[in-house]
Amino acid sequence: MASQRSTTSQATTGEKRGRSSALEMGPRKKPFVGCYNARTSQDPLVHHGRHFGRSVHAFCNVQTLVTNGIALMSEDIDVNDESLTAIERKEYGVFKELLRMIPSMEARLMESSEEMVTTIAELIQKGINGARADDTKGVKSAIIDWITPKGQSLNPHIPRNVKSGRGFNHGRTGALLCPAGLDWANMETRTKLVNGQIQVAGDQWPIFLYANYTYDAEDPWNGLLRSGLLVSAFKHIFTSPSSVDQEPKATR
DNA sequence: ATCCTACCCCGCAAGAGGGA
DNA sequence: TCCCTCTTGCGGGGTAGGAT
Repeated sequence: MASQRSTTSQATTGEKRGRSSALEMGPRKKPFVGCYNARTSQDPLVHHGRHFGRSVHAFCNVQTLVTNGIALMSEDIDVNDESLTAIERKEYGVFKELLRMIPSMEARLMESSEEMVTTIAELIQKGINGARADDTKGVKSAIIDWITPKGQSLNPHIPRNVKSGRGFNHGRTGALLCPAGLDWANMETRTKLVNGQIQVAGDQWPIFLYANYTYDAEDPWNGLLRSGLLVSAFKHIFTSPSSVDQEPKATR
């Protein structure tokens, strides 16, 4: 099939080769087509996509990932090839992981028409997007239980199915979302976060990511990504919602 | 057989972004 | 400014695995 390596004019991470990056979500082109069975069951690729999105990469553009991956593979380029940039190597590794996860995927891709490859990518993308939507929907409600101190209640009350009133608009969620290094107890800081005078950049970790919600300015890695809240979210998604605070009721 | 739970999909609405 | 496309969030509901 035709390679996107020499045809695209997008210049992002694959600028040197004229490729766009699969790890940044771009607009999709077409609606889904070619479902396995529209009424009763999904193409297994959708199911694989759900797992891929949850366990490998939640926000990639599968169409670009697959197109770039096929191009590299057909040129017999190794995933550690020094001609690739770090981001290209990472992206290629994600592609290889996709091949590893789905039985016969490599052979299927290599013998498929360009149109078929597009369909395959769309089915996987559908699974990724669907799983993410389901997970965020589930966590949105459950997280109220996780952030409510044992034996107490939130004041003011936060409805389980409403997101407005959360964020910096609520004392509890604001304290958890406050960037590490800032003091939520400081009223001036709090006011600036609420009214947007302090813009939180994407590389500023919120305090809820840290173990015991404690940030060590001397050692910013200390306790990062080890909070109980993250463990709850992980269990909610990867084992089952009921496994968060008890023995799982269902064993499916 | 029935129930509980988790998985998954569908249709709709809202919002963002791009092009005319 | 309007229109179109696309993405995301959401509510609702069907399906299936496992326990009872």
